Amino acid sequence: MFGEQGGRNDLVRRHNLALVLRRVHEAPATRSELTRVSGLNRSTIGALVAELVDRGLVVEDEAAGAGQVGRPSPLVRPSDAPIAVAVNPELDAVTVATVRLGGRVLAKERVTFDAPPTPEEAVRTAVDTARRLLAQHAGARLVGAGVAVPGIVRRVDGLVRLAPHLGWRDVPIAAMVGEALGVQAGAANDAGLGAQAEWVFGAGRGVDDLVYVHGGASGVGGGIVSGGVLIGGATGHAGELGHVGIRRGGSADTIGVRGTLESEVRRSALLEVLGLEAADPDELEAALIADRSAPVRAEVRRQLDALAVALASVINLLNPSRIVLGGFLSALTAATPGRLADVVATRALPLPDEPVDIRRAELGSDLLLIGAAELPFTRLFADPPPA
Amino acid sequence: MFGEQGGRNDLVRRHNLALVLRRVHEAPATRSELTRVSGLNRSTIGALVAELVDRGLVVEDEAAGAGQVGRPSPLVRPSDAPIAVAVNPELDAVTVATVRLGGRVLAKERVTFDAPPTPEEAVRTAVDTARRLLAQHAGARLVGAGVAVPGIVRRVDGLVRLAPHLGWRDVPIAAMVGEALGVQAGAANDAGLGAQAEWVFGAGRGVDDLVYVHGGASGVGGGIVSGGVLIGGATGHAGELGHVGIRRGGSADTIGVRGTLESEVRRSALLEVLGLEAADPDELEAALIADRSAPVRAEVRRQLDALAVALASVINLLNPSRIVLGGFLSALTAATPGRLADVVATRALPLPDEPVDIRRAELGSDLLLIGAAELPFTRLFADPPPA
DNA sequence: CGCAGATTGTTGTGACGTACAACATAACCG
DNA sequence: CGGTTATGTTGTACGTCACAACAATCTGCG
Repeated sequence: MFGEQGGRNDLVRRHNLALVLRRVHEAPATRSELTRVSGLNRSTIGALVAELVDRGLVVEDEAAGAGQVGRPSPLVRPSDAPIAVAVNPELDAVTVATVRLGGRVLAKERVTFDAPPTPEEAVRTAVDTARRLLAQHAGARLVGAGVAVPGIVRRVDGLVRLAPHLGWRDVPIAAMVGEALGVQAGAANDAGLGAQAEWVFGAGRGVDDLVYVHGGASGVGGGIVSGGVLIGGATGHAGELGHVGIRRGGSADTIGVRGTLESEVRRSALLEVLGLEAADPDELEAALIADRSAPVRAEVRRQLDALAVALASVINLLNPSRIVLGGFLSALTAATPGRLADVVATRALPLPDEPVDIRRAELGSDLLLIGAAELPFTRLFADPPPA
Repeated sequence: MFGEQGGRNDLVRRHNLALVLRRVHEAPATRSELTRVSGLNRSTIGALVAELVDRGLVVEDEAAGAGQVGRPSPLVRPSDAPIAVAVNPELDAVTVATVRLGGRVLAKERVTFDAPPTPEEAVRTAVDTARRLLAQHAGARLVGAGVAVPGIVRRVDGLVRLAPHLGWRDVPIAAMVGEALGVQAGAANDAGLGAQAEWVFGAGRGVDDLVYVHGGASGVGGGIVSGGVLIGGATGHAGELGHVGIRRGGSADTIGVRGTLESEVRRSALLEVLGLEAADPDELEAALIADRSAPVRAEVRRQLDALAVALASVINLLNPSRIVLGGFLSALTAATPGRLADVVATRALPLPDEPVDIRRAELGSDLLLIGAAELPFTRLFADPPPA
């Protein structure tokens, strides 16, 4: 419970504060609900909430009791004051947002680039934009920053090992952003953060064993939650679903390996058969549903079958109770409902009950920003500051 | 740290007792070592150890101080009294053992069967043998039982969902063994327990992110440790590495799926090209090294390449720092050293440093029994009994 | 409209577990 | 053989939570 460390009494307090704060972050709750889920005494919950109010992290609304017998229990909501800065550098833009507890995106700004942004450009854009966005809100208290990077990131210190599409290699992006903003910052793989966002606020709510798969323009990635914990791996690179092998031969993926999920399931191939140059997620989905020509349907089936093989491997390996598909993979399943689940079923272990629940992602374009904000928020929970 | 539960003060005590007991179980340690690794105060460690001694779970040896300056610290070792019963039903036999804390197998007996044992036969054999083995040791205190089953087992209640080779389906083996022996019992997949054993006592010592792959006569299985926790999955079926997909087509594996690791990497195929009827692990390895004919080398290479594809998928998905190969997979790598790592390297994400460390299992034929004993021992740590 | 019942917040007391400091013990070292 | 160092031991202090008694506020009923 304290890892390898021995537990001290004050750590219990820290843990319980974090427990309450995280629960309120996931969704507002009454004090009586907090009492029930935590198993703690009413008086203890009262003291914990009072301390969190003192620290400016949560607020209590008097309004609650809807038709309940008994004394009404105040609703505990996250405070509006603590704000995290979320940054998402991409091939052609840097998106910056301010995010409140509860995953509420307050303001968002996308700065476009002609060439991929350098680390320095990304940091400058992040800091300039963040300062402007923060200035709009008087009571705001900056608690940290998080960066969602399309590449391989070491989670412990937020070092970008390799981001092929940005041309970054061994860039300490978290340290750079943190120093420039004067707060602690974290960084992680974008798909992993998407997984975390969908887990906490989206299609993976309340599930302890979840796999999220994201189909982006530059490849396929994902994140794994097992036993209620986001799987990081030895150096924080876990979740690279795009490089799961599914066949011999075939074309090469972004790292030059043949026959992986990412080499077979590609957004560009869908656009090509559809005869489209570019398309946002909704347009792509509409086009896939509208165009029922043989080449399009064949390509969709080919990609769905490839996805199914990879998912079956993941299911047999990790036994998740739910799989969430985001990005263009969501549109892919919409075109031919049921097929994916059917093919997965033929390749997964035949477990009588509880078939894996495959769902589409619920969070839209804010996904990565919400996920990036979870980095500083998680740190906040682990060590709630005095004031 | 207490999961979703709020932490009470007495849970801190339970946690610290478990921490010390588990540490001593993994390897004997002096009190000063326990103080260092736990971060607890000397006086607290003293009290914890004294309580564990009272409960008959550990003993203190006066002997210690080897050339150290200062007052010598007593060595804390697991007591010999607590004993777990380990059971491993197989196709043609039921193996039963008594195991002490520290993973020390005390006595082992293998009862052979002509036909696969029924659940009732397995339980009867387990109980009869266990009682006889226990009677040999006066001071023994039976603390629980664990069953390693070659099949899909739900860990929470030890229900065998499906064990194709035994012909078992939905058999509550843990409850049956527990009731017959009059103690709490657990059950889990054999390969998963092998993973746990290698993690705690074998080639995976001290590593927090580990994948164990076991090649048995009936197929390929495994277990995953991530972040210092054995991954169970939603219903405890995680770790079925044998059913990871590696190619299209090919032959079918034990559950009828084509192109999986288990369908390509088979012990029987090795025996066939070697012209052997049967072979124990050492004989198989010797034969593979001795026979350098073209058909044998081709088959070895074919299987190694298939294994490499599956391992690369697992590496990209889970980012382990070490992979441990057990069963005939260990012999397979011995025949052509280096090749497996080379092929894996071409398919895994190109991370500059820290290449995955692929090792052979260290625990021999006691592997599954040591793993099975971990089930009751883990329960013992979570809730140390009064006396 | 008022009262009974139910549920929850509030407050004060007690129990439990660890940290800390002072002292005791036992090795090594010159 | 005394000084140094590291560790075990003991008694006190502090922090956290559970518990019980009481207060507050809702629903439901006549």
